[in-house]
Amino acid sequence: MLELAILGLLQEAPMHGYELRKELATKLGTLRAAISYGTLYPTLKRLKLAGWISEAETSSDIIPPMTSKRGRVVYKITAEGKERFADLLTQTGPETYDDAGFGVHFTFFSRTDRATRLRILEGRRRRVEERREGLREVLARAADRLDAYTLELQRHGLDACEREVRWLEELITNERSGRTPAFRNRAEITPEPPRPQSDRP
Amino acid sequence: MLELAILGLLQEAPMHGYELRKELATKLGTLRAAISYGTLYPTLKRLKLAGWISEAETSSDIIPPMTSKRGRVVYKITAEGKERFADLLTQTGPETYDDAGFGVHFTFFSRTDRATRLRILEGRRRRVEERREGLREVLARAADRLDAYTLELQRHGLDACEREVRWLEELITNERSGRTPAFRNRAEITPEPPRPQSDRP
DNA sequence: TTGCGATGTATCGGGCCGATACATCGGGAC
DNA sequence: GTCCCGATGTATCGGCCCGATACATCGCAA
Repeated sequence: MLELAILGLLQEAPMHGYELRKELATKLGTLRAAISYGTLYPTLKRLKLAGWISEAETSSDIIPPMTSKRGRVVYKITAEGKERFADLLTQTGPETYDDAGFGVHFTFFSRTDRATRLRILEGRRRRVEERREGLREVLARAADRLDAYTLELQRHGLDACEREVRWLEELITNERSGRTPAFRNRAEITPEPPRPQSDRP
Repeated sequence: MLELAILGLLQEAPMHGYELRKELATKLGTLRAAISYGTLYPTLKRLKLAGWISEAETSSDIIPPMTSKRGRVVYKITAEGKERFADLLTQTGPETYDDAGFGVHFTFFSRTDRATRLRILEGRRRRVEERREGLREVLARAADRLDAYTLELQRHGLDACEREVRWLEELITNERSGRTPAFRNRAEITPEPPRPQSDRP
């Protein structure tokens, strides 16, 4: 999943590790506080080895913000990397539907086609519904075996599931009717015009 | 965290791996679907090596449900294990406040004292509030940099944070006033009488 | 009788995390 | 002036946990 995230961010602009981590934190802020360096740097190495990314010239090229040339390593995505990104974004496996996988895919929804978006949204809905049913089962069947705290936790979990399913339903409906997800009218958000789809470059 | 969970369950009754996994799934259903065997069995081995648990006699001893004596390995908690459990339950570190850690601690709240419960609830609240503030920051500052889907994801995440904080506030209030958490009147749940506290046997 | 699903234990490779180490830079304290 | 701290930056290591896989038995149904 981190692979998909890195490829996605590098498609927007070349970056070095530290930057990547900060971008990851704001764009995928819903998922985790920040990615660990102990994951990030080995992954970058792996992606470079696989040929999906490569080091950009460290001269005074793309990134202005920092003044001097310390040991920064700026990465950019390769042509094969773009292909890989498109594949990862479109392919769906079981991991696509758990929290992390779904979050990353959702973040890059504007770079995919409507069919893929619907498939992923519906898969996620199925996943959350299963979890919800499991919790209902427990609350119905095993309620007398469990203490008050455990029950309260299960109820809170059930609540969250129901809420997410409703959210997903809304998104699915909107997706089917061809609308962009800026459907809640909130004052603080100026709705963006729908982006042109780039279907696998 | 799995260590705490296993110790907690074995304190209720001796069990073998397969059972442990099922119990884990129902009691901690909020956290994950089920624990993986690839984690469970090595952990059992580790706990046994550490002396927190030991193998129970495989004769026809404690567990009646299954009829015959296949290669089942039944574990029970040791005296040192009980001590270890109480320590783990009371000690709080940063991991105590992320999803998994908080969930496991919460599940065993009825086996701890009110002061510890309050400390953990407040720590978790602080954690979720931080996350919430982070999301608000992003939505306020970087909204124009992000596309509609990413924004929607962040809003959904923010929503979940706000909801959890409210839930925690409620729990904290109840805890302070000495009530048990069965405070929501829901028809399907018969409120249990508060359990007697066993403070570190 | 054949085979399938539940029960049951166990290992292996890999992803991700937290802790740690090391190094440079800018700015505020003194 | 200089000294130290916090932000920037790259990198490794041990450890937890997961999914895939292997292997074996039992009860039941086609």
